[in-house]
Amino acid sequence: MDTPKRGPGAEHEQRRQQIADAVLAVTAEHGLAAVTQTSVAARAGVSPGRVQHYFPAKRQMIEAAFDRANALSSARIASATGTGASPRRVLTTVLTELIPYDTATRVHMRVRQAFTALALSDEDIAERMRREYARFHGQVADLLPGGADRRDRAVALVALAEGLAYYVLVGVDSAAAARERVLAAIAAAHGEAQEPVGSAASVPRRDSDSADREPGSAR
Amino acid sequence: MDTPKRGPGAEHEQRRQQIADAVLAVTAEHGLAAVTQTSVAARAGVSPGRVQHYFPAKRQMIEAAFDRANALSSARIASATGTGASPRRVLTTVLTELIPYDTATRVHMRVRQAFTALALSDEDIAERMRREYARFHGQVADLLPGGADRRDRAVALVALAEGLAYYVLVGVDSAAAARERVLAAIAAAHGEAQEPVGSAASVPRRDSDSADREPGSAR
DNA sequence: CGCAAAGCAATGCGATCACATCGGAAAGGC
DNA sequence: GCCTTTCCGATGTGATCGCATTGCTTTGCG
Repeated sequence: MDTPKRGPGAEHEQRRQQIADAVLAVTAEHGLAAVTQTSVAARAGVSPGRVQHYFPAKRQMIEAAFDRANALSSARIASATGTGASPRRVLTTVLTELIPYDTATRVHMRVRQAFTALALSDEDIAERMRREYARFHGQVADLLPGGADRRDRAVALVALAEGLAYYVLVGVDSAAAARERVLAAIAAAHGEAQEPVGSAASVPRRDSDSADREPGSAR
Repeated sequence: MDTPKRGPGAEHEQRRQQIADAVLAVTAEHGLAAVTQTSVAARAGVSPGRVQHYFPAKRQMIEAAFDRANALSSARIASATGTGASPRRVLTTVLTELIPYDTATRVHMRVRQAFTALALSDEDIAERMRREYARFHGQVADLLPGGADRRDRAVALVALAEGLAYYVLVGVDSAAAARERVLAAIAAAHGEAQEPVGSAASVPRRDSDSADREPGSAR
């Protein structure tokens, strides 16, 4: 596009991205309230002046970080989709990645939560988030079998995974338990009847049920 | 207890509560970041000096508001439980109240979302929130039939409702659709098989499906 | 080679915030 | 009827933030 210039402006986009990543790091660690020119600069290892140079207004910095987070998220999904694995397996990977079980996923969901909070008082961010979710829900729906209600089942699945993800972040629920709940819901969304009594805590489906697994090939 | 003094200190608790309510109102409208001594004072219709008098530190103000929100939430649940309605009916009321469909529920969930975000960078709030959820999930579990996995189903149900609630707040999903999804999940948690194809978008139950209904007797 | 544009550090400025301080008013307890 | 305690409005203060401004350096282009 117009990125591959040389000379001044050559590394422009790369520098912006580095700063945006610092914004995400600060957000994940201390919340959006802790995002300032100085904190971001310190985190990125650059001078505050540089931060201001690339983002004359704080708002642009926040929006760039938001877009960056979405791009990272999309990349993760794309990498899971591109493996040629079965839709069911891809779906499992994508949804269990929403549950924070390691540093990367925890950072991801912390950022997501922070921006959701921001969206409640910032219509601009809310609008971007709506578009992002429209795409995401569509992608998940494409991974589901069955008829016209695929999107409905997709929305419910993702909402459940995210609700559980926030529980895990706060410590209300464990990552392992949340993961099992998501797996159970995936099974249910595939029309598999869950036995009404006495098993939901850990579905009998095997494959190393502990929580420190690396799902799929994503990452 | 020690509240019913007369003279100075008589209306102490009442004044604190009034200010805490103003904090909740500001939080719901503009987010926690907009909560300052002056904004809260303006909202409560009192002088900034009075706010500072009752809450010498901002932290105390936030905590009081958090506790107040929990108390209001508990009161709502208690009023739904106390009607003598069937557990299934109470459950439906409690869970659909999590979906923002009017001003009161929207304020409630906005506040809840804001404090969840705060909990991610404030271990104190997180600890209080864990206790709150332990209680809440237990109450919901008591409304469910069946065996040992009641709590698991309760956690999943509430997580789904909250995930959907955040969708509604941002505008990702409509209140009506979210409500239907919750109702479907309640049915599933009761062991009722959901038809696999072609109905989930709006379950055949309807009674004025617009968003301005007052469910149950809660309020 | 010179020159315009981009990069970027440094400093300044006005606004805002949390909190401290002060002072006077109101209201029982003694 | 003083006196201590509570109440609370007013004003001050130091810190921080977003952003403007300035000026020096770098870099490729004509």
